[in-house]
Amino acid sequence: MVGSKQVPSSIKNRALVEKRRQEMIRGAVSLFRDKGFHKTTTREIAKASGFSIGTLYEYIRTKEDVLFLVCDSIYEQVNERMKEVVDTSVPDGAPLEEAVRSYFRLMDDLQEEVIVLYQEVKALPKEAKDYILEKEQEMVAMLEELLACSLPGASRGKISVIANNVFVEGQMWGFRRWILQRSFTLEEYIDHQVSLLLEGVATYR
Amino acid sequence: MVGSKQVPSSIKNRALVEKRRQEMIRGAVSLFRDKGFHKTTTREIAKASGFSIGTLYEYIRTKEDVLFLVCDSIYEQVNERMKEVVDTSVPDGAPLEEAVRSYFRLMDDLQEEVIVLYQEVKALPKEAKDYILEKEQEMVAMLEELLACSLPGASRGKISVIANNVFVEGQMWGFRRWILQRSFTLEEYIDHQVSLLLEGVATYR
Amino acid sequence: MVGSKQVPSSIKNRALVEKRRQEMIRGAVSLFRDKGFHKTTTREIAKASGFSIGTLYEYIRTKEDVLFLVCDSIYEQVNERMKEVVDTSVPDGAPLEEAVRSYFRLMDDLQEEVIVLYQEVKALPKEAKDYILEKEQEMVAMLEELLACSLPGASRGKISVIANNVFVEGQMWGFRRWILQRSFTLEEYIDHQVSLLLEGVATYR
Amino acid sequence: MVGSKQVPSSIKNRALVEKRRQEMIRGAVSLFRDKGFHKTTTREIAKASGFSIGTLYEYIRTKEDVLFLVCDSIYEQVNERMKEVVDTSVPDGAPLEEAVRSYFRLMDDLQEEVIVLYQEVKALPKEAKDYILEKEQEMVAMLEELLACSLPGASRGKISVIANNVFVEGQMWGFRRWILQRSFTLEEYIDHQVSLLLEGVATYR
DNA sequence: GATGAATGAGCGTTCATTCAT
DNA sequence: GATGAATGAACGCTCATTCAT
Repeated sequence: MVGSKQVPSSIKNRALVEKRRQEMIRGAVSLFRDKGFHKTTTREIAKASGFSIGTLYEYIRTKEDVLFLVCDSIYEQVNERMKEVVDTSVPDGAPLEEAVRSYFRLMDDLQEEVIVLYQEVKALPKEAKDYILEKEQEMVAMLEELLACSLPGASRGKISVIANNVFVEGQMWGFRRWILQRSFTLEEYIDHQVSLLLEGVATYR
Repeated sequence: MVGSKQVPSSIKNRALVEKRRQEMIRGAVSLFRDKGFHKTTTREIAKASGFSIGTLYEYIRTKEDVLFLVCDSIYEQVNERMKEVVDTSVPDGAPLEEAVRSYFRLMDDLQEEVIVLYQEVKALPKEAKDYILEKEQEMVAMLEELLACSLPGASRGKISVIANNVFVEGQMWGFRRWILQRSFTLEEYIDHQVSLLLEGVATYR
Repeated sequence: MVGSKQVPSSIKNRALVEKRRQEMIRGAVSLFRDKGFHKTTTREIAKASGFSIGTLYEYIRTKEDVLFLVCDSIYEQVNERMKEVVDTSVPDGAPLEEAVRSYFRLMDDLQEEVIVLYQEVKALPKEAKDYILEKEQEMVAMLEELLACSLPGASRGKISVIANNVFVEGQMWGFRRWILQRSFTLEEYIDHQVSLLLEGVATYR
Repeated sequence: MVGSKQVPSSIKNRALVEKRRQEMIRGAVSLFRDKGFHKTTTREIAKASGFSIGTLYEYIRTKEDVLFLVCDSIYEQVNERMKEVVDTSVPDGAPLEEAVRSYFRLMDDLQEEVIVLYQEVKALPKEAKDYILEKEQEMVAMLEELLACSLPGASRGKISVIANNVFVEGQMWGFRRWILQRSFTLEEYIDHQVSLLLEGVATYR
């Protein structure tokens, strides 16, 4: 149930709230990606969601609530799918490499959403922002756990930097798509990143 | 002369235009970093710049012009200082490592500006955005050139990915400061990144 | 049957209409006194009345109907109780003084309602307002009748002014309570008003 | 300078602020009297004041500020003119009667304003309301002072009740005009009230 | 060249009312 | 008879921009 704790609705039927919010999120994501949060009007969100402005406000309190719902939902998706990736990797002792490849493919899949997250989280009110950043930290923590298993010799600090690098390189495929996706297919990009992660530039010196 | 081509002014005295725009940029950068472009009003920009709203509009046409001027000026600074870094590295055959370290320190130094760039470029109108992204490409190209010299064995594709990685890792120190700068000093961060760049995780497996 | 003539309901069962409207009035009076008619929403009225917004609208046509019902009911109460006062005074030839004292006590008792009346009647649509003001006139007329009996020497004009004075002084105990009720008990206030009514300031000159 | 302390304006020119606010007050008073504060829109206020909605908001912060300005200005007028009345009465030892007559005439003169005051003060936000009620108290205090001089034999309590009576009877001429002004000329009304004040109903028993 | 008062399109939000279930 | 989700007109307010002085 997306954001039900943080964003109260005046509609009583919980299932309906869930349904309408999904519609709202779907509508809002494209708008936010295309025009950004600030240039998107609430009327546009309502229209894209398939209901009237009045109805929109039965399910949220403020425009920022829509942004929160969108961000929350994206992280929920990303976290869930990352959990699958990590869970099939860690116990199997499956190699680091495969997990990282899965993560990059996931970021490709959720590209649109990740871009929104990247560009608009900062527009959230303080408290909501903290909540979302906490969720982001969970994701980085998952990567750290994965790395810690595969790289027993690495310090916590090193692990942390690597996790942040991988995290951002995954997102980079989306937010720098205008340059990266012009030059590489997804698999080429992943091959490059994995080789750099494993060996650095040592091979080319 | 900042943005003089792209942003006409109704004032004839070029030196004055330059001076006023510098004041405007200085004022706007902090505002944009703190509240974002959209939540900053033109009156606030005028006030922070030390002149009236009427005067502000003698030196720009639209609010977006201010953003453009700010972004342009930041890239100008970054490019100029990167040029120094690269120029003292490439001809000397100075090692890759030192150049990269210099770049990271530069990103630390211009943190505030880089964050603005990162968060607000997307708010620029299409044409202006393209112009700015072009300048960004110049920067990445400088990194590529540097890397190409030091890593003669690497393919153009690999070079490009590495350049983008380094470019973003430098900015990451700023835009993920709430996590990175809590855990590392700048030099620790740089040490980690340089070691990962050179050797990857090979050492820890 | 409150306002049944003026305010049609879509519900057939008259007893039920009566019951629901009583609930509605009880709920609305406090709301109107605390926040005023305009700042009270129909949803709040429905909630305070113990039924849903849909049900509320089965018993009224517009929000103003609620105000009318409230005002009508208050006058009904006031008139009824004033009738008792007057009826026990006039035939008995009971002294003016006692009747006036009873009236003041009544105004104290119905304070909350009188305040609402005082502040919100003007928000009624023209026709409803006229209807209510007519009822108010009945009350003043009762006072006039009472006064006429006790003051045979007074002209109609004088009687009318006195009636209006007494009428408003009674309400004043409620609508200027923040000053009067801080300085006087009800009985002190009544004593003062009665002595002034009977002798004016003649005694103190 | 009306309400300059309580209601900030973004316009710097103080004289202009004063001028525009006078225009605004003049426009708003009729509107408020005719339709009430809540049914008057800010656009109507702007139009009645002779400027645009944007300009209106250069001189106030919220719609309630207009109401405050209106109430404040009315009390200012009333207080000032009452001061004249009292000042020419008290030192001269001029008789109570004449002062009261002057007060009634003043209330007739400022009828429109007094009605607004009477009906809309309650819509003011708490703090502003307290401020205005304080000013009202000053007025009542003036009446008390006047009465105390003329009625040395009366207790403080009695004086206070008389002052409140006279105060409200003066306003009553306005807010019950639909009945009183149909039956009496102003001077008739005053004659009745003065005689009642001085002698009560003693004469008619 | 500088100023700041004026403008009004457009935004986020509310809430009385309706009507399908 | 009762419910509550849906509607959209209308509100208060903001702010980029203009232009007379």
